[in-house]
Amino acid sequence: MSSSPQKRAVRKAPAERAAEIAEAARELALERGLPAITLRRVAARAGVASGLVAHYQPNMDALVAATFTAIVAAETDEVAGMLDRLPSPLDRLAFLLDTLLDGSRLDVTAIWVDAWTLGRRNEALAVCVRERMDAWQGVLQGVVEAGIAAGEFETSDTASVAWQILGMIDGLNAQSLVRWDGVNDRGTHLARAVEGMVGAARGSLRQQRSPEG
Amino acid sequence: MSSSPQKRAVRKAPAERAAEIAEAARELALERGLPAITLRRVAARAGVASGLVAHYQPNMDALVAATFTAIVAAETDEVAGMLDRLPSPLDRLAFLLDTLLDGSRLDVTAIWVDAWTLGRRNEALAVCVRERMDAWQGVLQGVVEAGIAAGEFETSDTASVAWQILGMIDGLNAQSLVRWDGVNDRGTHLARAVEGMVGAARGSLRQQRSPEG
DNA sequence: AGCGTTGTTGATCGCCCGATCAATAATTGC
DNA sequence: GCAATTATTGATCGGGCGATCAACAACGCT
Repeated sequence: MSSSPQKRAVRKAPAERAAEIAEAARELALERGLPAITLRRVAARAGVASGLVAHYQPNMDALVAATFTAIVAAETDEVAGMLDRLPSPLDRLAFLLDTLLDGSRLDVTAIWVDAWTLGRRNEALAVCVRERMDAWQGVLQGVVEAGIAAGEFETSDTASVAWQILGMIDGLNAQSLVRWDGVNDRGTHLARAVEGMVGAARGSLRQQRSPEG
Repeated sequence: MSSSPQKRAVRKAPAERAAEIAEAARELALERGLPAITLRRVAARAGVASGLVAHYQPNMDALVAATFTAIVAAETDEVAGMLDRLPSPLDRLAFLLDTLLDGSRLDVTAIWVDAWTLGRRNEALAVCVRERMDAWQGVLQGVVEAGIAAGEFETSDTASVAWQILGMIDGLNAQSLVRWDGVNDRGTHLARAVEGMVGAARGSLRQQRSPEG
C-alpha cells in the first residue's frame, strides 16, 4: 500500500485540476451512466476531497450537463470528421447509418438515454441535449442536401428528413441497449427505410449483405 | 379542512388497498415519471402510512416494475384492440404509425425512456421492459405478416422489420419529448420510411397530407 | 523571511431514500 | 363477548445526496 491513501492531493493549476475532475466525471458517466455523477463519487475518482469538486462547479447539474456535452460532442465531431473523406453524399449517408448502428458506441447511447430522462429535472442538461441534437441534425441535413444537389436523392423538407433519420438511429440504438438479440441486419433494414425517405433507389444505400458482412 | 388530515385510514380488503396503492403509483409515474415512485410519495398520494406501501410490496423496485407494466400494457392492449376493426394490413399499419406518433401519449413515452435507464439498475424492471417490447413487436410482426399474406407487402425477415419499425417509433417519440418543434409531418416521413422497409408502394401508407391534416 | 493568495480539506447541515418493526386498532371467527 | 387475526401506523435506522464553510497548507511575490 503505497499510493492510494495519500494524505493530501498535490496543489495544481486550476485548469489542470478542473480537467482532471471533468475526466473523472466522463469516465464515471461512460461506465455507469450520467446518474453516477455525484459529488462524492467524482471526487473519489479524481482522488480529491468532495469540496473541491463543488469548488470548480456552480452545482452538480452543471457538471452533468458539461459531461454530457463533452462525451456527445466528441462523438459527433469524430464521425462528422470521417465524412469528409468520402466521395459522394450517398457514400456518406451509408457510412453514417453503418457507423452509428455498429454497436461500438453503446456507452454513448446510454448517455443519450440518461440525458433524455434527466433533462426533465435538469434544465442546464436539457439545453445541452437540444444543442447536441441540433448538431447531429445539422450533419445529417447537410448530407441530405448535398445528395439532392448531386441528383442522388429526391425529397422535400430536408430538415424534417434529417430529424427523422436521427430519431430512427436513436431509437434503434436505445433498443439495442435493452435487447440486442433477435434483430438481424439492422443496417440493411434501416438503409431500406432511409432509401424510402430520401427517395434513393432501393439498394443504393446498401446492398444485401453477404452472411459475413 | 375536512378530509385531508384524517387520523387513520379506514381498514380495507387487501386487494382493494393494493389496487389503490397501484393506482397512486400509476398517477405519480404518469405525472412525474417512474423516478417519482418512492415509498413516501406513493403513500402520501394513496393517503396511507409509508409502512403500508412496503407491506404490500416486496420492495420498491417491484412496484416500479409493476407500474411500468400496468401503464404500458394498457396502451398496447388499447391500440392493438383498435386494429381489429380495420379491414386490411395496410390500413392497420398506417393506423399504427399515425396513432403512435400523434403526440397524445407523450406521458407513456416518458415512461418508456425512464424504464430504459432505470432498467440498468432494476433487474425486475428490465425483465418487464423486455417483455413489453416483445409484446409490441409481436403486434407489429403480425401486421407485417398479414400484409405479406395479402400481397400488400414484400419483405423477408418480418421479425426484424417489426423490431425496426418499433425502434423508429420509439426514437421519434423520445425525440419529441425533448424537441417537439422543427419537425413537420413526422407521420408522412415515417410512412415513406416504412414503405421502403416493407416493400409497399410509395404513398400507399399515407398520401401527402393536405395542410390541415 | 514574511505575507497574501488560493488550492484543498473534511466535517457538517438538511433532505430524501428504502426498509424494518413494535405498537395499535379494526375485523373475523368462535 | 372474547380471542385471534391482520390491516395500519409512524418512529427509527443506515445510507447517499448537494451544498457550505472554517481551517489548513502550498505557492508566488516582494
